[in-house]
Amino acid sequence: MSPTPSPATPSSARARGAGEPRGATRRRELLEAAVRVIGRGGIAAVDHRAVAAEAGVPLGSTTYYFESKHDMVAQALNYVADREAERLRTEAERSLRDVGPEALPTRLADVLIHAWAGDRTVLLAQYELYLESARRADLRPAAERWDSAYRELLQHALEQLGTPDPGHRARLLCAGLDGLLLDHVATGSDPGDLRALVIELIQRIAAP
Amino acid sequence: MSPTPSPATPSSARARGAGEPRGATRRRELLEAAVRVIGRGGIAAVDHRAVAAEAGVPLGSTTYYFESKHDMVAQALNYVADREAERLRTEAERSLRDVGPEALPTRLADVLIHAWAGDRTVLLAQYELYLESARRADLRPAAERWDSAYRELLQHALEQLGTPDPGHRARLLCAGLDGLLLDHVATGSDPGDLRALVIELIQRIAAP
DNA sequence: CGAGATCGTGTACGATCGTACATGTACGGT
DNA sequence: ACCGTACATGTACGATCGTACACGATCTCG
Repeated sequence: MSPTPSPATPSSARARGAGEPRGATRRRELLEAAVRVIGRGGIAAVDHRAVAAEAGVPLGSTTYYFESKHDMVAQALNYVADREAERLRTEAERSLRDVGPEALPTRLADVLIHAWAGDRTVLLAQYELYLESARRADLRPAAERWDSAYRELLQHALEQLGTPDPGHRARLLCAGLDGLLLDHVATGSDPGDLRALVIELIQRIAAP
Repeated sequence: MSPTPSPATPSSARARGAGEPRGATRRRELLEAAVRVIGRGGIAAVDHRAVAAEAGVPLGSTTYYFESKHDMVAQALNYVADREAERLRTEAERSLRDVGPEALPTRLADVLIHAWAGDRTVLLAQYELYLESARRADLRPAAERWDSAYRELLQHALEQLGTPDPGHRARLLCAGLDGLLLDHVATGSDPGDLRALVIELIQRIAAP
């Protein structure tokens, strides 16, 4: 684009973890850009040029880091699934420890609401993952990892509440929360309403 | 393609409703083809040629009936939303009339399961609509019509069950069912399990 | 410091896509 | 029977897309 070649960004200028390969940061930036593109316009909006522009890197980088467009989308959805699952786990660990049964439903609701807060596009991207995993077998494991992070969190909470058959109840609750969140994301409903509905759902599913 | 011009299919050979415009059948065929394409490969898979091939009509037809690709997708999603809402309404009318409160939960579950049976791709297309309506304002009304068909059905059933605040409960139940269905569609879980979960959810949400 | 591996980028090309449009066909009203 | 209008389709073109690839830059290790 510019007449001067200019070595762009030397990777040494960017922070890098200990054992990480050299290109890890750039790869992450591309994956996060891809997630934003998916969230904003769906998988249909993904192409090499759009992701490159979103990440602020040249077009060639996308073909360097990803074997194909298919691979790029798959890696992006794997990435966001693992990131959110991890975030959910640590958040739950931090907030749900040593909470009595009477305060747990509202506390659990706050953990969830907090996990869902922030960028709405990430949520939309996650549902794209879910839908796409119904069609593409190579996306199924990522969807499953994300799902089981939720299930484990909910099952653990239900056990703390003394709910019978917590594994089964967790499945029911997880589906209910998914539906609530999907409705919220699609319609942009009031977050306060969402919180109240989440609390009510938890209490109804947890009831013996 | 073929050397002989051949007038293809004379529209007089196809069935046509009373007051319908001449091209209504062809338009419907294209919309149904578009829904199948969306269900099979997502909105990303939609292009004029794919839809035309799926419908078994020449490429030119797609530009005749739709102003643009955007318009084609929008009409397809509007079409499927209205078709399913209508189907749900008549099905409920037929099956839920004069059912006692003790048999209603299972009967309601069967109505839902029956509405969801058949082509899995239609379900996937509906969730694509939901997600896409979060991004495109012109799709919101269709999503809302589809949603309110469910809400009204559920509210009516909850009223029959004597549940307090049926409007609010219907919203909760609708979200829960959505989540259950989404999980089922994505993972391809056992339909028998789904039925049991639906019944249990209905009973828990309907409980006073 | 030198060599080989890895990272990074600009450009180009064939395939595909959205859409316009010229042309032909069938129908409905008079 | 005739004509205007809606229906129907084959083809073509410019734009966009996925991807290949040559080449330069930078890092790592001895």
